[in-house]
Amino acid sequence: MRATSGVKITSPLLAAAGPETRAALLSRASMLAVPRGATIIAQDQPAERLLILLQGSVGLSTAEDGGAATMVEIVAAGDALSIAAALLQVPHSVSAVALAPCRLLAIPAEDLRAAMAADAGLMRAAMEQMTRQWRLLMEQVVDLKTRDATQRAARFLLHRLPAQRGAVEIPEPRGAIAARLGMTPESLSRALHGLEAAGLLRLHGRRVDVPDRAALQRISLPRAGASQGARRV
Amino acid sequence: MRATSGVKITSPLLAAAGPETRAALLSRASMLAVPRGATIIAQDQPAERLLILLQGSVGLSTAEDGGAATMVEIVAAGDALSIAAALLQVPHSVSAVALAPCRLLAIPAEDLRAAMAADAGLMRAAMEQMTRQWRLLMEQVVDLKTRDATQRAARFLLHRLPAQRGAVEIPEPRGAIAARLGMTPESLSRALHGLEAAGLLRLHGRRVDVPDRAALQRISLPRAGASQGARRV
DNA sequence: GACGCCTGTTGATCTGAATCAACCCTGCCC
DNA sequence: GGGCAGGGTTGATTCAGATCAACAGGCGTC
Repeated sequence: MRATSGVKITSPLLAAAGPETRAALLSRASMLAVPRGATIIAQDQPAERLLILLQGSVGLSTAEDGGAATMVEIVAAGDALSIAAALLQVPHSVSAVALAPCRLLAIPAEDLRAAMAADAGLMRAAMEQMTRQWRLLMEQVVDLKTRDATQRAARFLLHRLPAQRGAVEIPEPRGAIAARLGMTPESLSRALHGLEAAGLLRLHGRRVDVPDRAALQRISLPRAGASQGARRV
Repeated sequence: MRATSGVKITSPLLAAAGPETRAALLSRASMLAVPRGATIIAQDQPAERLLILLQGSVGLSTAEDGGAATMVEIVAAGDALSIAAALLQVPHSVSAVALAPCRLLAIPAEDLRAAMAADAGLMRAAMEQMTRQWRLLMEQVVDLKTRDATQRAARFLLHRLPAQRGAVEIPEPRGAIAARLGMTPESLSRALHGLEAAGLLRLHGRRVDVPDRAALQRISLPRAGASQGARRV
């Protein structure tokens, strides 16, 4: 399936819908392209449409009353940005900003809700998507509690690495990645260059070569005697 | 509504169901009581029933392949323990252990799925519950990234504090709380006693008195110039 | 094509929290 | 009632990573 702009639409969510449901959704959907740095979703705004990221990279952050904001997650192409808010008709609980030029598909929230009521597969896919995002967050919490900066950086790259070996393109600015990983840009830089010095990867600007995926994986395992939270209850 | 054992059943999930749905679910549900330390859910086991925590406290932890385990969340009475797994018929992605003596309601997963298909209110409540747990995790990620040990401890207490002021009973062992907060028991102890020394709370074993909730809240705000993740992208 | 800003890197220093270790207290079991 | 074990506290030391600061390279702009 292709949309007007010629970008392939690959989304687990839409793939799960029946053909006619999908067609109905797409017929009323619109495509949008945003440059790096653009705000895609503003926190606390009503969710009028579901956004599916087709291309690019988006950072999710939350600002609390206190004024603290952090990059909570970086979502990759294929994921939906606001399922929960669109489904439940509640305001967005996060802001989303483009960390790279993005293409998104926008589906009116009411269309989505109607389609979901009619199509059980779509409903299930939506719940799977929500569950997946929950699990990612859980993984991040574990990372923050049990792994040091270098291990977190290594794991981030591993997550991005497409096949068993090779190179990754990292389009996001380092500062955004550092924030996602819970460290300063300085620390990320040191971690990355430390891994390079250890021969585990090669840095070429925003491209990273990983000669031996298994070796990197070994590094990213939490130290055996890890303390935090690993202690007996 | 009351169950056989005389424990009041208060759960947003069941409250959202229609009367007849609720009656049907309860008729086939069973009650179980477990002592502190008992394992309630084992990771990777199939989810045959939905567990609703009526009383007590349960710690959720994940063990990865690497062998790292951490307390990811502590769930309070009223919450469901395994909605996603029960709905999607997938194995539990977390383990759950009782941090205090617990009473739980167990509803066969297939009953739940049937009820949900028939009762839109219940379905919505399930999604709200999942969203809520997602948001809690997001909050925890922000905490870990932007707040120091003392602030996290203060916030934990604030979350537990029922009304505007007063005292909280903390039934969980300190080690479990420390793990949930991403610090060692030693650090938690120091944080708590530091707050006590500052006159913000009074420690009496597992009871904590908070004379001035607002003051504690002020402490728990992230420092203005917080760095991690707060930098410009 | 040169300038200037922004992103990323590197170095020096400082600090919050982990680690290691001893000790105390409380509840339990015999 | 006494001893024992485990959870909790306190102290001394160490270390990872934040902070502060300076600088380099790249890219868009004029």
